[in-house]
Amino acid sequence: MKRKVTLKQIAKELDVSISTVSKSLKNSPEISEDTRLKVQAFAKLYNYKPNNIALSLKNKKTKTIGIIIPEIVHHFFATVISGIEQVANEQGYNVIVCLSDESFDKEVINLEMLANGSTDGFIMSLSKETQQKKDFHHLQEVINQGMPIVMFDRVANEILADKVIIDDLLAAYQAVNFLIEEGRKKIALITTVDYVSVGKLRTEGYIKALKDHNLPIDENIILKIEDIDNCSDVIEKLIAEQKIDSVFAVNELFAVVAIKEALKKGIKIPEELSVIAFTDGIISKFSTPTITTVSQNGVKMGRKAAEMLIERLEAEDEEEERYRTEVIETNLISRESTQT
Amino acid sequence: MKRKVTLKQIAKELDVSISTVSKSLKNSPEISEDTRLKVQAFAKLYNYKPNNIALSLKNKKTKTIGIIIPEIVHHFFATVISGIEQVANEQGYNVIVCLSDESFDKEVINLEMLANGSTDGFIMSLSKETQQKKDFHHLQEVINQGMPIVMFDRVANEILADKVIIDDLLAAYQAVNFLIEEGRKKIALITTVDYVSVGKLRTEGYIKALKDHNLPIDENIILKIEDIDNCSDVIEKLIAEQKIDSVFAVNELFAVVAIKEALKKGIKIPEELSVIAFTDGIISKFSTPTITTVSQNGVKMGRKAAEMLIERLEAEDEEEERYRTEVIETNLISRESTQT
DNA sequence: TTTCAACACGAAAACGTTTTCGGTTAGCCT
DNA sequence: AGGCTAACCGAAAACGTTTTCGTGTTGAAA
Repeated sequence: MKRKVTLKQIAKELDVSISTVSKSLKNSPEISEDTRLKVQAFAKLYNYKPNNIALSLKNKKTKTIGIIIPEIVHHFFATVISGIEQVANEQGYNVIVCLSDESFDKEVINLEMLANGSTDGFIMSLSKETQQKKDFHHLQEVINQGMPIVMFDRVANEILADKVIIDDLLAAYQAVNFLIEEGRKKIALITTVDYVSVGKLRTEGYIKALKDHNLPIDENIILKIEDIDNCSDVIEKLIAEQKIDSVFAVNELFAVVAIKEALKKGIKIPEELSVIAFTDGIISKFSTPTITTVSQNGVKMGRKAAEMLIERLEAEDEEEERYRTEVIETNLISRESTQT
Repeated sequence: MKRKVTLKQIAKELDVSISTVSKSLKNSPEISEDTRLKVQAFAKLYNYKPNNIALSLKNKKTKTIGIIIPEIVHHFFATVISGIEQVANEQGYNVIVCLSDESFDKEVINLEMLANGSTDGFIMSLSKETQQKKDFHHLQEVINQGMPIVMFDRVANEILADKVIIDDLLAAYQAVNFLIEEGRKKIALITTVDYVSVGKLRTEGYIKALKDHNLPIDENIILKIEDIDNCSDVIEKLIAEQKIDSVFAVNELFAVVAIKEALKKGIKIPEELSVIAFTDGIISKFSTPTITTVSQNGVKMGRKAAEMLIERLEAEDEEEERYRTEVIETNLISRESTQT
């Protein structure tokens, strides 16, 4: 087991100083060609690679981006990470991933953990609990210390920082419009509880679309679901008791459950019931029928977030405090669960 | 913007030495209660937190685990990361994730990058290209330097290291047995090319099951698919031309495509065609019909891998070179795509 | 009064780099 | 011979910790 070789060891072995070794490896003109080549040959032989930790300490830069997200077992977040990783990689950065598990406390712990030197900046999406408590002091503290944060998807208006979002309201509006233009009148909404920022915005888009077309807002066909695991009962009830002709769901899961319950009752999709879901993931592509969705393009969000963060990290001029909010466009992917 | 405070600054401010500050914060009995409390109060006021990088350099430990996987936009890998992160978190470790993107070169680069001090050890699953080339020198080199590696799922027999796998052969055998006991005679296999280790093992399990029941091996109903994106044509052809009564697919995707193609032709599932897939993911749970699968339990794999790695990292006795291969049990989850 | 222990604290090394600055040698010019 | 300039190299500081060892002061025991 040959441990990693250091400058000091090379210096000792070749009977020169550490500085000489360092300079030689950096092809400094200060060093004669003789010693330079000698050192380089030796370094190559022993496979010398500079120690990242030492470099980080010296440079006060880790070349590492911290990612904090609610969970990873969720296709959308996975795609965002993928996007972040792509540009991080291109620019010589590494990513260190922490999961808040939708818990405020874990989010705080992770953030503070990584803020003590481990990363140069953060890309994050808030946990549900954080959004509910509206407590963002941990973010503010990190920002005050001079670490840039880029927030995506679940962002906080209260925090001044760069952000990458989609226009949830508009996208929902367009999706519901699509259903209306298809001739649907009784459009059910299956959404989350209101403290989830994106859920709320999508609900607003739904309502706006109905209003703009003079359709009534019927609370009986608006479902706000808290517990995602046991949603099938309430959804089944909705379909059984209300004479709806279409469904707009704020995520794939709600949509696919609705479809399943409808099919059980012999309801034809899309003829009798048209379905659109938010978030274009695996499920929509492969369910039967395939589901028309609003595509969020997580990869693009991730790429954009990483670009913004790195740009800020590498800006010489520290004090340019103009925060940007980038809006990623969505598009409706038409599949079998709708008619037109 | 108040930058992070260091021991040195506290020392200067209170007019004591750095050592005194450090010892005070660690409640060393060497320091008088007076100064101890004074320092602690000051540190709390200024929210002092030790710098991780400096600690890493000093302790020669980063408390960080490197994860290198082919891709993250893949439910199985996401669950594994989730499992790793759980126990890492419990034990005070962070995880830094790199994606090889199924490329040998990227795998090498990432590994070497992180091996230079950034992490204490690795958990990884090989890229397809690496498995094809059978070139593992990068792994061997890292191991030789004294960094432990735990491999999971796509492992290399040529490398001596801890491993976490499932018994792919046995699980496939049992799945095919299930179909045979259901009364199926013409069981198609949809698998990957052979250099993917798990694909090969699952194929072997399939063949063994057929042989043990004296069923013929028919090359015409064994599909080895290279390009996962354009698999529907060949699968459609299989279903059209061969009179098969069941399908065993080595992943969810192949299974769901087969089901879709069968339904298009009016073939009833599971009555006329029974389907079992490897890898229990999102698709199987929500497709119509839901798919019977072999569950791999990625979370458990991840947890086990992390436990093994951390155990090795924290073993005082460095030279205990007994590598273990842990086999995670699988189980067949029976759903609507099979009859019994 | 001398001696010794206990107590409280500081200096310095170490981890592995990079970089500035200073120093030595040789050669060249006057 | 004296002085100057390159060319080449090394010492040391710096990043922020922890820890060992040393040192000075105090009080009490002899």
